[in-house]
Amino acid sequence: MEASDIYKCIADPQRLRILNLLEAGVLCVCHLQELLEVPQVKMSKQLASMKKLGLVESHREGTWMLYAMAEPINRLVGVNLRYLREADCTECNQLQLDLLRRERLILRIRQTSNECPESVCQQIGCC
Amino acid sequence: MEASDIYKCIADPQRLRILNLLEAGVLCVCHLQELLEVPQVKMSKQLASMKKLGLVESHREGTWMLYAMAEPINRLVGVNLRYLREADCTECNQLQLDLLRRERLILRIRQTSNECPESVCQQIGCC
DNA sequence: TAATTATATACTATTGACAGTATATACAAA
DNA sequence: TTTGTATATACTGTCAATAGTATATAATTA
Repeated sequence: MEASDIYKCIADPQRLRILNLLEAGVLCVCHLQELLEVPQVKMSKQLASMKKLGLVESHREGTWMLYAMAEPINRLVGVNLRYLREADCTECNQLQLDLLRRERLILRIRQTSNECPESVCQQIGCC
Repeated sequence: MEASDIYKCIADPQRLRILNLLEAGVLCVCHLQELLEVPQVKMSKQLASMKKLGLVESHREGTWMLYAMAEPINRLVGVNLRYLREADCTECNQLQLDLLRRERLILRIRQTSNECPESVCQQIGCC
């Protein structure tokens, strides 16, 4: 996996946001959709491309697909996420905002029964 | 200038190599061409695109165009160059190699009279 | 078994980046 | 003023990435 492949990947703001969110913890496709407000098909394709690159992993829980950062996390991705989270630009602020929205989402899931199966909840950390 | 513009730029290995070289010091177009072994038109277009982005600057010395990193150097570019120069991948090794080739080029210019005008030499650091 | 939910894939059209060729410009030297 | 050198731009064709629509698959529930 070359550096240029990584850069092509994170050159798409939406893919960068996905990596930023997954670095904070596991999420299922539908919650990623909700957080980023993108159509299902687009999210699915972007996740597939990053899985192909080896940046993320997925596993099924019932009808749900949980996505997580592939371990060990790609160092170049890590370096850039760390930098961008601290930096000040439109995209950088969005990354910080996304992490806050993720917190709120998890709180909501915790309060809403049957929003996701229990095994999923454990991994997401909502229960 | 958004992060995604920077990533799109450095997602091209050749543009990354150019930035890597310019970060080490001023170079003229023809020497960049020689170091990277690319046709003139390609080099010229890539430099133009990076100038448009605000990453590099140029000024004319006679028939020569000297390119340099725009000051202050873009921080995201800096972070990535610093990381890649230390890392171990095909592209990273190339960056290190390029810097060595640059040293040798400058030595050669120093020994060859009239390879470039004196004012250029001063900036490149070859005399 | 049929219906529903969550997700993935196939297909198509469009767009943007890039390479290559040709030509233009800017300056220097004769 | 012509010639040469260094560099930039215009133009064109090609290819890869993307979005959107439709459909398929996989698991769950009724």
